[in-house]
Amino acid sequence: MSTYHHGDLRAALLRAAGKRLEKQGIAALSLRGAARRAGVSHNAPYRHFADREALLAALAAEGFHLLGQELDKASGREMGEAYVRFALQHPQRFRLMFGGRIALDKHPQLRAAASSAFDQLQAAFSGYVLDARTAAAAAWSLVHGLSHLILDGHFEQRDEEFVKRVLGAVRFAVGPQRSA
Amino acid sequence: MSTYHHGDLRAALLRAAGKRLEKQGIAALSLRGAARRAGVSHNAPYRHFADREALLAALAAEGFHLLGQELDKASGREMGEAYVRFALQHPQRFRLMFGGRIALDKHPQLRAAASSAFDQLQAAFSGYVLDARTAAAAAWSLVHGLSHLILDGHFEQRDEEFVKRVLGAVRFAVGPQRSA
DNA sequence: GGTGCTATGTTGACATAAGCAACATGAATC
DNA sequence: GATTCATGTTGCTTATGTCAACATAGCACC
Repeated sequence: MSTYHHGDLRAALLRAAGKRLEKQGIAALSLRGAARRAGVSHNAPYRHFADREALLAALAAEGFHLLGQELDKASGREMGEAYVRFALQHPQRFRLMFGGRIALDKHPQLRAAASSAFDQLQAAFSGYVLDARTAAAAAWSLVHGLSHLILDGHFEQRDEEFVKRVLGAVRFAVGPQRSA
Repeated sequence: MSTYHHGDLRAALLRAAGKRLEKQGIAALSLRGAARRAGVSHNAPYRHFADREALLAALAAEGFHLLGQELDKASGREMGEAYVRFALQHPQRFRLMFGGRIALDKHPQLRAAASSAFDQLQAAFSGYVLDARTAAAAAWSLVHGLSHLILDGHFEQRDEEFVKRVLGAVRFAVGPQRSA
């Protein structure tokens, strides 16, 4: 019986690492640990991931796809709420995706996955404001910053009502504006 | 001649680590490296920092104080621009401060330093909008998210003009609002 | 001025991890 | 059936965090 070749090691590693990520955080992720949990030798992962960062990048890519799906379900203002909700429900994954640990330039798939999320936001603004691109950038910044600051514990509140209130406190200019 | 006792090792370690942080990023920070650069043995830092995270926390605290000073110089909308400018000028420091690597709960000084920045933002809104706290949270989220997304390379542009345009695309509600 | 306390550094050790090189296995192809 | 290639394994080197035991020196106190 061939226990020598695992069969689907890459997926097994991602599964193991994903679980670990959620429970223990990014710092607890290691290639060797994932290998142990998958029941293979400490160097087997290198056949599937160039280095540790490649594993992290793959996990982040999963996250971007998941986020994209969540955004797809929502529309308009709800999209912003969905973004924050995703961050709060997957804090470690979110940190991995946006923690600056992974160089986007080295992992083009990641950049693509990430910018597709932005595209969805932008589409929501098109035809609604003149400069959809700018408005979308502002909207993304708002929900992204809110997510991060809540995760980092910089606000007392972190319930959905608070999120709605903060997001509701903002209006996006319908056209080019001069600074006040 | 006492070369045995360094004299001001803590400061020397912070200086060495700070330099390293700016040039090489957070991942390149190590207690042993800092010790080497300060010319002491690999375990000397433990007399001044409980563990690696404590060193990071001290560096982050420096960052919060620096940010506070920058915000002090600005006012109103310029405060937002100053926030983003700080992030772009000190990318690694900013990531360290807000990267989720340091548990705020374990380092109360950090939380204090961070919330003082928020207080400054909030003060800028008081008397100007009804719910200053909410408006300030939204403003902080906006500038924070924008900083992060620019740093992570999610926007094509990253010049000051872009920042002004994005920040200028947002209006803060003057009173309690219902979601549209 | 000697004695001991305490803060600060040092040496040595252990565990864990990344990553390289050399080798083993087995499945697919000819 | 022999070969080739992807996939795992073993073993090694280097770097780091962290603990424990020891060294040094400044300082207080008598």
